Amino acid sequence: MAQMFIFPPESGELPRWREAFPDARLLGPQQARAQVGEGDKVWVMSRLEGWRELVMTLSQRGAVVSVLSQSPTYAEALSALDAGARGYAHALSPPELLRQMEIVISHQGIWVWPELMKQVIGGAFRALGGAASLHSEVLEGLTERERAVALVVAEGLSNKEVARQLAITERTVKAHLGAIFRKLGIRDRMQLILKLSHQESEVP
Amino acid sequence: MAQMFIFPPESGELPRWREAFPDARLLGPQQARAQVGEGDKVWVMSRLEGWRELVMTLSQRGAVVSVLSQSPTYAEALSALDAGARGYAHALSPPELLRQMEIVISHQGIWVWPELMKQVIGGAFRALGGAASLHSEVLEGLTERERAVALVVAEGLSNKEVARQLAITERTVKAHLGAIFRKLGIRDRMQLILKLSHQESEVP
DNA sequence: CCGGGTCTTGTCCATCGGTACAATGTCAGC
DNA sequence: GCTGACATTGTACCGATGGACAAGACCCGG
Repeated sequence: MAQMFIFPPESGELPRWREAFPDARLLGPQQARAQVGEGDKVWVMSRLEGWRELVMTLSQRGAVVSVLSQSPTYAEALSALDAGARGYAHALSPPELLRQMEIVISHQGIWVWPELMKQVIGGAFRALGGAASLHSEVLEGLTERERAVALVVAEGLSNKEVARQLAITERTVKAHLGAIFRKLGIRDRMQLILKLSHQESEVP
Repeated sequence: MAQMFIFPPESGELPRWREAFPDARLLGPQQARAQVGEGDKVWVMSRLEGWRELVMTLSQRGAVVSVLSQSPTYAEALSALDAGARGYAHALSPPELLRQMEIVISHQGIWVWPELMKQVIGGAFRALGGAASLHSEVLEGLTERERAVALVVAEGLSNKEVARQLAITERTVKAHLGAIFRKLGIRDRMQLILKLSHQESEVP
Protein backbone atom coordinates (compact mmCIF):
# COMPACT_ATOMS: atom_id res chain seq x y z
CA MET A 1 0.00 0.00 0.00
CA ALA A 2 0.90 3.61 -0.47
CA GLN A 3 2.95 3.07 -3.54
CA MET A 4 2.35 5.38 -6.44
CA PHE A 5 1.63 4.84 -10.06
CA ILE A 6 0.89 6.71 -13.19
CA PHE A 7 -0.70 5.81 -16.47
CA PRO A 8 0.47 7.72 -19.48
CA PRO A 9 -0.84 6.19 -22.69
CA GLU A 10 2.62 5.56 -24.09
CA SER A 11 3.82 9.11 -24.03
CA GLY A 12 6.95 10.31 -22.32
CA GLU A 13 7.08 10.65 -18.60
CA LEU A 14 6.36 13.86 -16.78
CA PRO A 15 9.63 15.28 -15.47
CA ARG A 16 8.13 17.43 -12.74
CA TRP A 17 5.94 14.66 -11.50
CA ARG A 18 8.88 12.27 -11.47
CA GLU A 19 10.84 14.81 -9.50
CA ALA A 20 8.09 14.89 -6.90
CA PHE A 21 7.86 11.11 -6.59
CA PRO A 22 11.18 9.50 -7.54
CA ASP A 23 10.21 6.13 -6.12
CA ALA A 24 6.91 5.75 -7.90
CA ARG A 25 6.20 2.83 -10.15
CA LEU A 26 4.84 3.15 -13.67
CA LEU A 27 1.97 1.05 -14.91
CA GLY A 28 -0.22 0.74 -17.96
CA PRO A 29 -4.02 0.75 -17.67
CA GLN A 30 -4.18 -3.04 -17.84
CA GLN A 31 -1.65 -3.57 -15.10
CA ALA A 32 -3.47 -0.97 -13.07
CA ARG A 33 -6.73 -2.87 -13.03
CA ALA A 34 -4.84 -5.95 -11.97
CA GLN A 35 -2.51 -4.60 -9.35
CA VAL A 36 -3.91 -1.49 -7.77
CA GLY A 37 -5.69 -1.97 -4.48
CA GLU A 38 -6.74 -0.41 -1.20
CA GLY A 39 -4.74 2.63 -0.22
CA ASP A 40 -2.59 2.88 -3.31
CA LYS A 41 -2.02 6.36 -4.62
CA VAL A 42 -2.61 6.57 -8.30
CA TRP A 43 -2.05 9.34 -10.79
CA VAL A 44 -3.90 9.20 -14.06
CA MET A 45 -3.47 11.40 -17.11
CA SER A 46 -6.75 12.60 -18.54
CA ARG A 47 -5.17 12.18 -21.94
CA LEU A 48 -5.54 8.45 -21.47
CA GLU A 49 -8.52 7.03 -23.26
CA GLY A 50 -11.13 5.71 -20.90
CA TRP A 51 -9.50 7.47 -17.96
CA ARG A 52 -12.84 8.21 -16.38
CA GLU A 53 -13.91 4.61 -16.09
CA LEU A 54 -10.46 3.65 -14.89
CA VAL A 55 -10.65 6.27 -12.18
CA MET A 56 -14.05 4.99 -11.19
CA THR A 57 -13.04 1.38 -10.79
CA LEU A 58 -9.79 2.16 -9.01
CA SER A 59 -11.32 4.55 -6.53
CA GLN A 60 -14.19 2.19 -5.82
CA ARG A 61 -11.52 -0.32 -4.96
CA GLY A 62 -10.15 2.04 -2.33
CA ALA A 63 -7.30 3.59 -4.23
CA VAL A 64 -6.55 7.29 -3.85
CA VAL A 65 -6.74 8.65 -7.34
CA SER A 66 -5.56 11.96 -8.78
CA VAL A 67 -6.08 13.18 -12.29
CA LEU A 68 -3.55 15.26 -14.17
CA SER A 69 -4.57 17.18 -17.25
CA GLN A 70 -2.65 18.97 -19.99
CA SER A 71 -5.45 21.46 -20.31
CA PRO A 72 -7.51 21.57 -17.12
CA THR A 73 -11.12 22.58 -17.51
CA TYR A 74 -14.04 23.09 -15.22
CA ALA A 75 -16.03 20.28 -16.80
CA GLU A 76 -13.17 17.83 -16.70
CA ALA A 77 -12.46 18.61 -13.07
CA LEU A 78 -16.04 17.91 -12.09
CA SER A 79 -16.04 14.79 -14.18
CA ALA A 80 -12.91 13.55 -12.46
CA LEU A 81 -14.20 14.28 -8.98
CA ASP A 82 -17.53 12.70 -9.75
CA ALA A 83 -15.72 9.62 -10.97
CA GLY A 84 -14.14 9.35 -7.55
CA ALA A 85 -10.87 11.18 -8.03
CA ARG A 86 -9.68 13.13 -5.03
CA GLY A 87 -7.25 15.39 -6.83
CA TYR A 88 -7.20 17.29 -10.08
CA ALA A 89 -4.38 19.46 -11.29
CA HIS A 90 -2.37 20.61 -14.24
CA ALA A 91 0.00 17.95 -15.49
CA LEU A 92 2.93 20.36 -15.39
CA SER A 93 2.38 21.47 -11.80
CA PRO A 94 5.60 22.04 -9.88
CA PRO A 95 6.84 19.19 -7.67
CA GLU A 96 6.14 21.04 -4.42
CA LEU A 97 2.54 21.42 -5.41
CA LEU A 98 2.25 17.76 -6.34
CA ARG A 99 3.68 16.69 -3.02
CA GLN A 100 1.34 19.02 -1.20
CA MET A 101 -1.48 17.56 -3.18
CA GLU A 102 -0.47 14.10 -2.12
CA ILE A 103 -0.58 15.10 1.52
CA VAL A 104 -4.05 16.50 1.14
CA ILE A 105 -5.62 13.59 -0.67
CA SER A 106 -4.08 10.96 1.54
CA HIS A 107 -5.86 12.64 4.44
CA GLN A 108 -9.33 12.37 2.97
CA GLY A 109 -9.12 15.81 1.43
CA ILE A 110 -9.93 17.09 -2.01
CA TRP A 111 -7.42 19.00 -4.01
CA VAL A 112 -8.29 20.93 -7.10
CA TRP A 113 -6.34 23.48 -9.05
CA PRO A 114 -7.32 26.53 -6.92
CA GLU A 115 -8.87 28.71 -9.60
CA LEU A 116 -11.01 25.83 -10.71
CA MET A 117 -12.05 25.17 -7.15
CA LYS A 118 -13.83 28.47 -6.87
CA GLN A 119 -15.78 27.71 -10.00
CA VAL A 120 -16.62 24.20 -8.90
CA ILE A 121 -18.00 25.36 -5.60
CA GLY A 122 -19.74 28.36 -7.06
CA GLY A 123 -21.32 26.21 -9.72
CA ALA A 124 -22.54 23.69 -7.18
CA PHE A 125 -23.94 26.45 -5.03
CA ARG A 126 -25.89 28.02 -7.84
CA ALA A 127 -27.07 24.61 -8.95
CA LEU A 128 -28.50 24.04 -5.52
CA GLY A 129 -30.23 27.38 -5.55
CA GLY A 130 -31.89 26.34 -8.76
CA ALA A 131 -32.96 23.04 -7.32
CA ALA A 132 -34.25 24.59 -4.13
CA SER A 133 -36.35 27.15 -5.93
CA LEU A 134 -38.23 24.42 -7.72
CA HIS A 135 -41.93 24.81 -7.15
CA SER A 136 -44.77 23.06 -8.80
CA GLU A 137 -48.44 22.64 -8.40
CA VAL A 138 -47.80 18.93 -7.99
CA LEU A 139 -46.54 19.59 -4.51
CA GLU A 140 -49.36 21.85 -3.49
CA GLY A 141 -51.37 19.27 -1.62
CA LEU A 142 -48.38 18.35 0.50
CA THR A 143 -47.32 19.66 3.87
CA GLU A 144 -44.18 21.70 4.37
CA ARG A 145 -42.10 18.76 5.44
CA GLU A 146 -43.41 16.47 2.75
CA ARG A 147 -42.45 19.01 0.09
CA ALA A 148 -38.94 19.16 1.48
CA VAL A 149 -38.62 15.39 1.34
CA ALA A 150 -40.09 15.23 -2.16
CA LEU A 151 -37.63 17.78 -3.49
CA VAL A 152 -34.61 16.07 -2.06
CA VAL A 153 -35.78 12.64 -3.21
CA ALA A 154 -36.25 14.11 -6.68
CA GLU A 155 -32.55 14.85 -6.70
CA GLY A 156 -31.93 11.15 -6.76
CA LEU A 157 -30.89 10.66 -3.15
CA SER A 158 -31.62 7.51 -1.18
CA ASN A 159 -33.73 7.43 1.97
CA LYS A 160 -30.61 7.30 4.08
CA GLU A 161 -29.14 10.31 2.34
CA VAL A 162 -32.35 12.27 2.61
CA ALA A 163 -32.45 11.48 6.30
CA ARG A 164 -28.97 12.86 6.82
CA GLN A 165 -29.74 15.88 4.72
CA LEU A 166 -32.83 16.81 6.69
CA ALA A 167 -31.40 15.66 10.02
CA ILE A 168 -34.20 13.17 10.69
CA THR A 169 -34.47 9.40 10.86
CA GLU A 170 -34.72 7.20 7.83
CA ARG A 171 -37.99 6.00 9.29
CA THR A 172 -39.40 9.51 9.20
CA VAL A 173 -38.36 9.92 5.62
CA LYS A 174 -40.32 6.78 4.85
CA ALA A 175 -43.32 8.13 6.69
CA HIS A 176 -43.31 11.33 4.66
CA LEU A 177 -42.72 9.43 1.46
CA GLY A 178 -45.64 7.16 2.19
CA ALA A 179 -47.87 10.19 2.63
CA ILE A 180 -46.51 11.72 -0.57
CA PHE A 181 -47.20 8.59 -2.58
CA ARG A 182 -50.69 8.33 -1.20
CA LYS A 183 -51.55 11.98 -1.83
CA LEU A 184 -50.12 12.07 -5.32
CA GLY A 185 -51.53 8.71 -6.26
CA ILE A 186 -48.20 7.20 -7.22
CA ARG A 187 -46.46 4.07 -6.11
CA ASP A 188 -42.75 4.82 -5.80
CA ARG A 189 -40.00 7.41 -5.97
CA MET A 190 -39.46 6.80 -9.67
CA GLN A 191 -42.85 8.19 -10.51
CA LEU A 192 -42.22 11.08 -8.15
CA ILE A 193 -39.08 11.99 -10.05
CA LEU A 194 -40.94 11.77 -13.35
CA LYS A 195 -43.78 13.90 -12.08
CA LEU A 196 -41.44 16.58 -10.82
CA SER A 197 -38.96 16.60 -13.66
CA HIS A 198 -41.73 16.93 -16.21
CA GLN A 199 -43.11 19.81 -14.23
CA GLU A 200 -39.69 21.37 -14.06
CA SER A 201 -39.23 21.63 -17.81
CA GLU A 202 -42.25 23.92 -18.09
CA VAL A 203 -40.46 26.84 -16.52
CA PRO A 204 -41.36 30.09 -18.30
CA MET B 1 0.32 33.06 12.06
CA ALA B 2 -0.91 29.52 12.33
CA GLN B 3 -2.61 29.96 15.65
CA MET B 4 -6.11 28.65 15.99
CA PHE B 5 -9.35 30.14 17.12
CA ILE B 6 -12.95 29.30 17.47
CA PHE B 7 -16.09 31.32 17.76
CA PRO B 8 -18.92 29.82 19.68
CA PRO B 9 -21.63 32.39 20.39
CA GLU B 10 -21.33 32.08 24.10
CA SER B 11 -22.00 28.39 24.39
CA GLY B 12 -19.71 25.89 26.03
CA GLU B 13 -16.58 24.73 24.38
CA LEU B 14 -16.38 21.62 22.26
CA PRO B 15 -14.45 18.97 24.19
CA ARG B 16 -13.37 16.95 21.18
CA TRP B 17 -12.21 19.97 19.35
CA ARG B 18 -10.29 21.17 22.37
CA GLU B 19 -8.68 17.77 22.62
CA ALA B 20 -7.49 18.10 19.06
CA PHE B 21 -6.07 21.58 19.53
CA PRO B 22 -5.12 22.16 23.17
CA ASP B 23 -3.16 25.29 22.40
CA ALA B 24 -5.83 27.10 20.47
CA ARG B 25 -7.09 30.48 21.50
CA LEU B 26 -10.72 31.35 21.88
CA LEU B 27 -12.20 34.50 20.41
CA GLY B 28 -15.58 36.12 19.97
CA PRO B 29 -16.77 37.33 16.59
CA GLN B 30 -15.75 40.91 17.35
CA GLN B 31 -12.22 40.01 18.37
CA ALA B 32 -11.98 37.82 15.32
CA ARG B 33 -12.58 40.64 12.90
CA ALA B 34 -9.93 42.64 14.70
CA GLN B 35 -7.21 40.07 15.21
CA VAL B 36 -7.39 37.36 12.59
CA GLY B 37 -5.04 37.71 9.66
CA GLU B 38 -3.10 35.93 6.94
CA GLY B 39 -2.49 32.25 7.57
CA ASP B 40 -4.46 31.95 10.76
CA LYS B 41 -6.53 28.84 11.11
CA VAL B 42 -10.02 29.59 12.21
CA TRP B 43 -12.88 27.35 13.27
CA VAL B 44 -16.37 28.75 13.20
CA MET B 45 -19.56 27.19 14.48
CA SER B 46 -22.43 27.44 12.04
CA ARG B 47 -24.67 27.99 15.04
CA LEU B 48 -23.19 31.45 15.29
CA GLU B 49 -25.40 34.12 13.84
CA GLY B 50 -23.92 35.72 10.76
CA TRP B 51 -21.32 32.98 10.46
CA ARG B 52 -21.41 33.11 6.71
CA GLU B 53 -20.39 36.71 6.44
CA LEU B 54 -17.71 36.23 9.05
CA VAL B 55 -16.30 33.32 7.09
CA MET B 56 -16.30 35.43 3.97
CA THR B 57 -14.40 38.35 5.45
CA LEU B 58 -11.87 36.20 7.27
CA SER B 59 -11.07 34.00 4.32
CA GLN B 60 -10.73 36.99 2.04
CA ARG B 61 -8.18 38.23 4.50
CA GLY B 62 -6.15 35.06 3.98
CA ALA B 63 -7.26 33.05 6.97
CA VAL B 64 -7.88 29.33 6.64
CA VAL B 65 -11.44 28.86 7.78
CA SER B 66 -13.30 25.70 8.76
CA VAL B 67 -16.94 25.48 9.65
CA LEU B 68 -18.32 23.10 12.26
CA SER B 69 -21.99 22.27 12.34
CA GLN B 70 -24.25 20.56 14.84
CA SER B 71 -26.36 19.20 12.04
CA PRO B 72 -24.41 19.14 8.81
CA THR B 73 -26.44 19.46 5.65
CA TYR B 74 -25.76 19.54 1.97
CA ALA B 75 -26.97 23.11 1.63
CA GLU B 76 -24.97 24.41 4.56
CA ALA B 77 -21.81 22.72 3.33
CA LEU B 78 -22.11 24.36 -0.04
CA SER B 79 -22.90 27.65 1.56
CA ALA B 80 -19.82 27.42 3.74
CA LEU B 81 -17.53 26.48 0.90
CA ASP B 82 -18.96 29.17 -1.30
CA ALA B 83 -18.31 31.67 1.46
CA GLY B 84 -14.67 30.71 1.32
CA ALA B 85 -14.41 28.04 3.99
CA ARG B 86 -12.01 25.25 3.23
CA GLY B 87 -13.37 22.73 5.68
CA TYR B 88 -16.80 21.62 6.78
CA ALA B 89 -17.52 18.92 9.32
CA HIS B 90 -19.71 17.78 12.15
CA ALA B 91 -19.03 19.70 15.34
CA LEU B 92 -18.60 16.50 17.30
CA SER B 93 -16.08 14.93 14.96
CA PRO B 94 -13.36 12.96 16.74
CA PRO B 95 -10.06 14.72 17.42
CA GLU B 96 -8.13 12.60 14.94
CA LEU B 97 -10.44 13.66 12.21
CA LEU B 98 -10.15 17.31 13.16
CA ARG B 99 -6.39 17.14 13.12
CA GLN B 100 -6.44 15.41 9.78
CA MET B 101 -8.74 18.09 8.54
CA GLU B 102 -6.30 20.73 9.65
CA ILE B 103 -3.50 19.08 7.69
CA VAL B 104 -5.61 19.04 4.58
CA ILE B 105 -6.82 22.59 4.65
CA SER B 106 -3.46 24.07 5.54
CA HIS B 107 -2.18 22.50 2.34
CA GLN B 108 -4.66 24.19 0.07
CA GLY B 109 -7.04 21.27 0.22
CA ILE B 110 -10.73 21.06 0.81
CA TRP B 111 -12.17 18.87 3.50
CA VAL B 112 -15.79 17.99 3.74
CA TRP B 113 -17.54 15.26 5.66
CA PRO B 114 -17.05 12.49 3.05
CA GLU B 115 -20.67 11.59 2.46
CA LEU B 116 -21.53 15.21 1.89
CA MET B 117 -18.65 15.54 -0.48
CA LYS B 118 -20.09 12.94 -2.79
CA GLN B 119 -23.37 14.82 -2.86
CA VAL B 120 -21.71 18.16 -3.41
CA ILE B 121 -19.69 16.91 -6.34
CA GLY B 122 -22.42 14.72 -7.74
CA GLY B 123 -24.94 17.52 -7.53
CA ALA B 124 -22.73 19.98 -9.32
CA PHE B 125 -21.83 17.41 -11.92
CA ARG B 126 -25.37 16.40 -12.70
CA ALA B 127 -26.46 20.01 -12.73
CA LEU B 128 -24.10 20.56 -15.60
CA GLY B 129 -25.44 17.65 -17.57
CA GLY B 130 -23.15 15.01 -16.18
CA ALA B 131 -20.85 12.83 -18.19
CA ALA B 132 -23.29 13.19 -21.04
CA SER B 133 -22.21 16.73 -21.71
CA LEU B 134 -18.82 15.36 -22.54
CA HIS B 135 -20.45 13.40 -25.35
CA SER B 136 -23.31 14.52 -27.49
CA GLU B 137 -25.74 11.86 -26.35
CA VAL B 138 -26.12 10.00 -23.11
CA LEU B 139 -26.97 6.71 -24.72
CA GLU B 140 -24.32 6.64 -27.38
CA GLY B 141 -21.97 4.33 -25.59
CA LEU B 142 -24.68 1.74 -25.10
CA THR B 143 -25.61 -1.23 -27.22
CA GLU B 144 -28.93 -1.55 -29.03
CA ARG B 145 -30.52 -3.63 -26.32
CA GLU B 146 -29.17 -1.54 -23.49
CA ARG B 147 -30.66 1.58 -25.04
CA ALA B 148 -34.03 -0.13 -25.26
CA VAL B 149 -33.92 -1.09 -21.60
CA ALA B 150 -32.72 2.35 -20.57
CA LEU B 151 -35.60 4.06 -22.34
CA VAL B 152 -38.25 1.82 -20.84
CA VAL B 153 -36.77 2.07 -17.36
CA ALA B 154 -36.76 5.84 -17.76
CA GLU B 155 -40.53 5.66 -18.13
CA GLY B 156 -40.70 4.57 -14.54
CA LEU B 157 -41.39 0.88 -15.04
CA SER B 158 -40.12 -1.78 -12.66
CA ASN B 159 -37.72 -4.51 -13.72
CA LYS B 160 -40.58 -6.96 -13.92
CA GLU B 161 -42.57 -4.66 -16.16
CA VAL B 162 -39.61 -3.95 -18.38
CA ALA B 163 -39.10 -7.67 -18.72
CA ARG B 164 -42.69 -8.18 -19.84
CA GLN B 165 -42.47 -5.26 -22.22
CA LEU B 166 -39.35 -6.55 -23.95
CA ALA B 167 -40.28 -10.22 -23.63
CA ILE B 168 -37.19 -11.18 -21.72
CA THR B 169 -36.43 -12.34 -18.20
CA GLU B 170 -36.15 -10.01 -15.26
CA ARG B 171 -32.65 -11.34 -14.85
CA THR B 172 -31.72 -10.12 -18.32
CA VAL B 173 -33.11 -6.71 -17.56
CA LYS B 174 -30.86 -6.61 -14.53
CA ALA B 175 -27.88 -7.60 -16.66
CA HIS B 176 -28.49 -4.79 -19.11
CA LEU B 177 -29.10 -2.34 -16.33
CA GLY B 178 -25.86 -3.29 -14.67
CA ALA B 179 -24.01 -2.58 -17.90
CA ILE B 180 -25.84 0.71 -18.30
CA PHE B 181 -24.95 1.86 -14.81
CA ARG B 182 -21.32 0.95 -15.29
CA LYS B 183 -21.02 2.65 -18.66
CA LEU B 184 -22.76 5.83 -17.59
CA GLY B 185 -21.04 5.97 -14.24
CA ILE B 186 -24.21 6.03 -12.21
CA ARG B 187 -25.46 3.86 -9.42
CA ASP B 188 -29.17 3.32 -9.86
CA ARG B 189 -32.24 3.87 -12.03
CA MET B 190 -33.03 7.18 -10.38
CA GLN B 191 -29.87 8.76 -11.68
CA LEU B 192 -30.64 7.29 -15.07
CA ILE B 193 -33.95 9.12 -15.12
CA LEU B 194 -32.29 12.33 -14.01
CA LYS B 195 -29.64 12.02 -16.68
CA LEU B 196 -32.15 11.34 -19.42
CA SER B 197 -34.73 13.91 -18.43
CA HIS B 198 -32.01 16.48 -18.07
CA GLN B 199 -30.83 15.79 -21.58
CA GLU B 200 -34.34 16.44 -22.89
CA SER B 201 -34.58 19.89 -21.42
CA GLU B 202 -31.06 20.92 -22.29
CA VAL B 203 -30.81 23.87 -24.61
CA PRO B 204 -27.52 24.33 -26.47
C1' DC C 1 -60.10 20.36 27.56
C1' DC C 2 -60.37 17.71 23.41
C1' DG C 3 -60.00 16.37 18.54
C1' DG C 4 -57.43 16.72 14.47
C1' DG C 5 -53.45 17.58 11.86
C1' DT C 6 -48.46 17.46 11.63
C1' DC C 7 -43.91 15.72 12.69
C1' DT C 8 -41.41 12.36 14.63
C1' DT C 9 -39.81 7.54 15.61
C1' DG C 10 -40.20 2.49 16.47
C1' DT C 11 -40.56 -2.71 14.85
C1' DC C 12 -41.67 -6.12 11.54
C1' DC C 13 -41.91 -7.95 6.95
C1' DA C 14 -42.51 -8.79 1.94
C1' DT C 15 -40.65 -7.25 -2.05
C1' DC C 16 -37.55 -4.86 -5.12
C1' DG C 17 -33.05 -3.51 -6.88
C1' DG C 18 -28.25 -4.14 -7.74
C1' DT C 19 -24.28 -7.05 -7.73
C1' DA C 20 -21.20 -11.22 -7.66
C1' DC C 21 -20.47 -15.66 -8.87
C1' DA C 22 -21.45 -17.76 -13.02
C1' DA C 23 -22.99 -20.38 -17.98
C1' DT C 24 -24.82 -20.77 -22.86
C1' DG C 25 -25.50 -19.47 -27.63
C1' DT C 26 -24.94 -16.36 -31.67
C1' DC C 27 -22.44 -13.77 -34.90
C1' DA C 28 -18.91 -10.80 -37.06
C1' DG C 29 -14.04 -10.43 -38.01
C1' DC C 30 -9.25 -11.83 -38.24
C1' DG D 1 -10.92 -21.99 -36.08
C1' DC D 2 -10.64 -18.74 -32.61
C1' DT D 3 -11.50 -14.45 -30.27
C1' DG D 4 -14.39 -10.86 -28.75
C1' DA D 5 -18.67 -8.43 -28.30
C1' DC D 6 -23.41 -9.15 -27.48
C1' DA D 7 -27.68 -11.16 -25.62
C1' DT D 8 -29.65 -14.26 -22.66
C1' DT D 9 -30.55 -16.73 -18.24
C1' DG D 10 -29.51 -18.93 -13.67
C1' DT D 11 -28.67 -18.80 -8.33
C1' DA D 12 -27.57 -16.39 -4.38
C1' DC D 13 -26.84 -12.54 -1.43
C1' DC D 14 -27.87 -8.22 0.84
C1' DG D 15 -29.12 -3.56 1.18
C1' DA D 16 -32.92 -0.44 -0.10
C1' DT D 17 -37.69 0.30 -0.30
C1' DG D 18 -42.52 0.62 0.89
C1' DG D 19 -46.33 -0.84 3.72
C1' DA D 20 -48.58 -2.43 8.17
C1' DC D 21 -49.40 -1.34 12.78
C1' DA D 22 -48.28 1.23 15.92
C1' DA D 23 -47.05 5.49 19.49
C1' DG D 24 -45.60 10.09 21.65
C1' DA D 25 -45.10 15.25 21.14
C1' DC D 26 -46.60 19.54 19.56
C1' DC D 27 -49.86 23.01 18.18
C1' DC D 28 -54.22 25.08 16.95
C1' DG D 29 -59.13 25.81 16.69
C1' DG D 30 -63.51 24.78 18.73
